[in-house]
Amino acid sequence: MVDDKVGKDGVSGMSRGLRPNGAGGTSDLGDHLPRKERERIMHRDLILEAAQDLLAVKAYDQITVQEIAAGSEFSVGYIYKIFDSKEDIYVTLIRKMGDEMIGILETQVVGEGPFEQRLARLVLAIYEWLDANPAFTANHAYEVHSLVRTLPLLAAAHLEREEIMQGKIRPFFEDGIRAGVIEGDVDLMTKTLKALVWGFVGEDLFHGRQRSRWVEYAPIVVRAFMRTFAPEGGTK
Amino acid sequence: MVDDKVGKDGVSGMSRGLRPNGAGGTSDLGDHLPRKERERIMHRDLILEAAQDLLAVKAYDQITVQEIAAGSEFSVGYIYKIFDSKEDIYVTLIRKMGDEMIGILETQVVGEGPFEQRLARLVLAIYEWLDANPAFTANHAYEVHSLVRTLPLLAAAHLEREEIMQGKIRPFFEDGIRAGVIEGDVDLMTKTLKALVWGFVGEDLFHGRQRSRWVEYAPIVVRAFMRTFAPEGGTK
Amino acid sequence: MVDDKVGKDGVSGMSRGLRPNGAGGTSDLGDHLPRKERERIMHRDLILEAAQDLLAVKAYDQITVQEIAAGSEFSVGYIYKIFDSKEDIYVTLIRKMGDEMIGILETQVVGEGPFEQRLARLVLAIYEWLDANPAFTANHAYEVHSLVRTLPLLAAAHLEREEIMQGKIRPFFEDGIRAGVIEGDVDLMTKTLKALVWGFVGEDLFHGRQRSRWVEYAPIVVRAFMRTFAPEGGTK
Amino acid sequence: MVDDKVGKDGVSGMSRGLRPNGAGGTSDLGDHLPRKERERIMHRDLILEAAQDLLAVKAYDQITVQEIAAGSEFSVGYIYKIFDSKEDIYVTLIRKMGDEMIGILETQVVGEGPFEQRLARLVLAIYEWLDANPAFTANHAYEVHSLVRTLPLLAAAHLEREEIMQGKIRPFFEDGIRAGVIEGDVDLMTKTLKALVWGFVGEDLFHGRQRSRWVEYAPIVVRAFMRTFAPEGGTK
DNA sequence: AATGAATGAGGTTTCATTCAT
DNA sequence: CATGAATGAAACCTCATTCAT
Repeated sequence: MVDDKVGKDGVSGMSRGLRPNGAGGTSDLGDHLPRKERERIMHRDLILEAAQDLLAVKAYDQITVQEIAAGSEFSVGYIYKIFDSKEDIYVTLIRKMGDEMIGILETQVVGEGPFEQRLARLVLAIYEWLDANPAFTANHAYEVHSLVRTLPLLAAAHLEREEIMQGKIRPFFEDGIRAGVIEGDVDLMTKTLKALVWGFVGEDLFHGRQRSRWVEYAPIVVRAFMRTFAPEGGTK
Repeated sequence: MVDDKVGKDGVSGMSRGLRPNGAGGTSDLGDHLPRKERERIMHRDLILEAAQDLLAVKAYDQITVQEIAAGSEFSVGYIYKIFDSKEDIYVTLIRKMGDEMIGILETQVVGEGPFEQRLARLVLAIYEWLDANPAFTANHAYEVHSLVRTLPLLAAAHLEREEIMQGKIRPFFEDGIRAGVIEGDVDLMTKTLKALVWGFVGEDLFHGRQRSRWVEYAPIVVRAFMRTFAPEGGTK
Repeated sequence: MVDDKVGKDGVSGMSRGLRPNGAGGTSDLGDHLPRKERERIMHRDLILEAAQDLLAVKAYDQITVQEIAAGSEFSVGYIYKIFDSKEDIYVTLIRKMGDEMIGILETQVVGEGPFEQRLARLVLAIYEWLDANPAFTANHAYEVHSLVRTLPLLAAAHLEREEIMQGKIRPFFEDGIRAGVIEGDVDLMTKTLKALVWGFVGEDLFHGRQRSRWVEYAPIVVRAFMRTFAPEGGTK
Repeated sequence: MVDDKVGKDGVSGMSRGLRPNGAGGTSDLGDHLPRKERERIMHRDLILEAAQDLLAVKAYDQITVQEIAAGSEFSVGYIYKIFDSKEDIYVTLIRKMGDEMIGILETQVVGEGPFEQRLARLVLAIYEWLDANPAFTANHAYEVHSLVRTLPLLAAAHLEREEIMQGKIRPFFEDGIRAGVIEGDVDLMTKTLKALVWGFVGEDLFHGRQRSRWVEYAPIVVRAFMRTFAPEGGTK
């Protein structure tokens, strides 16, 4: 039904790639930088990775910069050479992950085929990426929204990405409406989709069972969405 | 359509009442305690309230006991006479709010009438209560789940209440299945309902616009739920 | 050899009596006080007793007034009605015990018989009293001297009693010199006797074996003292 | 009479040397450590020294880490980088001083010559060392034994050293017995010697007169000891 | 470039003391 | 007379950040 290959290789791969060689993320657009610069970016990514691994386990405020230093095998001083502050590390991480997610939207939303199929592809791609980045997902599902209230830089970065994503998804829903397979307010659709996608993530995280892959929720999300916004006297 | 009175008076009122006179919460069962005891409970509630107001604005780790003291107009020392630790304050708060929410479930779920109507009543009651307790809602929507990983007492208290709630809602869904208006896995239904209810809360919190009341999302949640689990060859 | 009865009943009994009825100590000279006054003294002694029991187990600074209150079954407030401060409790205790010890000296030192016999009686009486008051002994052996440096009231009270004791024992040693059974500097004799008596107490306290009664060290102390100060060409 | 040089240069010098250049203590075995490491040890010793100076003046519980920081001219945070806790500072100090004292025993006890001469040398060396470390002596004479009851790490460290010292001194006394110049129970001898040595220290500390050097008590201690344990029908 | 020693403000918690009842 | 709720200064300890090497 859905072209898995595209989702996996085209998108999730970016993050999986992050671990071994740090080539992933937003940083690898325009590759031919001076070696020094490339190394710096590699180091930055290793630090982000260490931070992310810690965020999978404890809250932002409970993580110390010394722990991030230990995890990344760099010194505290070097971390402060690359990042302005602890908040900056976190913001950079959120920004990076947000960009990856935007990448997914861009790739999936422009696809061909009937609306429901495209939606299914999109949801699947998102869940695959979330599954591939459990550390980030675990934290993001909850804590970003809490921290946003006191970390202004984080708030700005997060809001910016949220708006980009809404901008991408809006025309997609309008396609669906034009095709007559869904109807209703586009804003509400966005909210509903987000609520569904993250709602399932949260649930499973909390109960911490030997994590069933979130991908399994993809069909139910698609179904719930399609039915909720199905036209009243639906042709279906 | 929905019986507002029941929701408001029977349940939500408890918390709203807390603010002015401290008579609310789980503590007002059995009123004729010695005066000292009653005062202590009043003070406890005032402290909890101060904590809650702060949680509406910042994360748990960014709140200091000094601030709670200032907010409640008690001294730091007195707070430690009443609570064992900062964590204890938070746990008590979560426990108290959890109990209120369980109260809503108990009241709403046993009602009369067709399943969809009862569901509508339940969702409405929940949103009304959340609307009445924005400070708690703002925090709970996100941070509890994050903190649960490092505060063991919180984890225990939260899990306990989650399980009670699931125990209450399960027979309710089974009623709906028996009546033939929904079909599917009961666990999945629980997850889906939670995802929807909290999903909308989170969204609006984050964008912090002059808060549209969450109650407005009640119909869309009910609709999404009913359609998602509508029987395949539904009579509807 | 030594008249045990005198030592026990005449002196140690004061402290042992303290426990059940609080009639002991320095306070019972002049008995026919108004009832209120007598009660107050009884209460004071109960508080001192609680303090002493705690001092047997932890250092002065590690004991809280609330613990003393709990131990004596009075309220914190009442303790502050009777004593000016935590230091005052301690000072009063030291004063009381010091007075009891002075009482022993007074009683023993004036006795009849050859010098060595009187010394033996004295040492035995002291050890019996220490044995009867292990809580005080345990603490006094070490901590008083440490606290004296920062608690000026304590320093004054302690020094005062030390001087009284030296005043009592001096003529006793002079008797011995006059009788020709010891020779040397009286000050040095005082120091040596004190060093011996308390030295053994300290040792056994620290090693905390199922406390052999200190009384057992009496003969060795007497022997050490007599031999140390025996006249060079001794007739003995 | 007694070989001062050995005592002074071989042992006491270590501590006296500590003050000016930090080269003293247990730390200077094996000098060619990396510079960072050497600095750390120097700093550690400076902190210990500051702690010791404070202990000469007030009780352990009345000393704050801030004061130690001020005294050593390091920050509080740095102190906690080097020591685990306030207790750890104290324990390290006791351990260090205990090791120095053991060093004295080792050096003195193995000497040549008749028993009484060796004893005199030992006592003199100890008093010289105590005289050279008045801050430590002032505290150790009393407070260690009190704190041992509530600081478990201290108790362990102290007991360990006490046992080592007993192990060293025992064969020394056995030598004396074999030579026929003393007789009696070796345990009692150990206790008596300790009581005498520390008894004089305590006395003088308390009265705080313009400190007569403790060394002056060495002859009287030796004399008291020898006479106390002299064989009954002594050849002497 | 990279380190990690060093800082000190600030957090949680304790406890001697007061005072209204 | 007696209580114990209430206070707040101060203790121990942590950690984001800096800077000399």
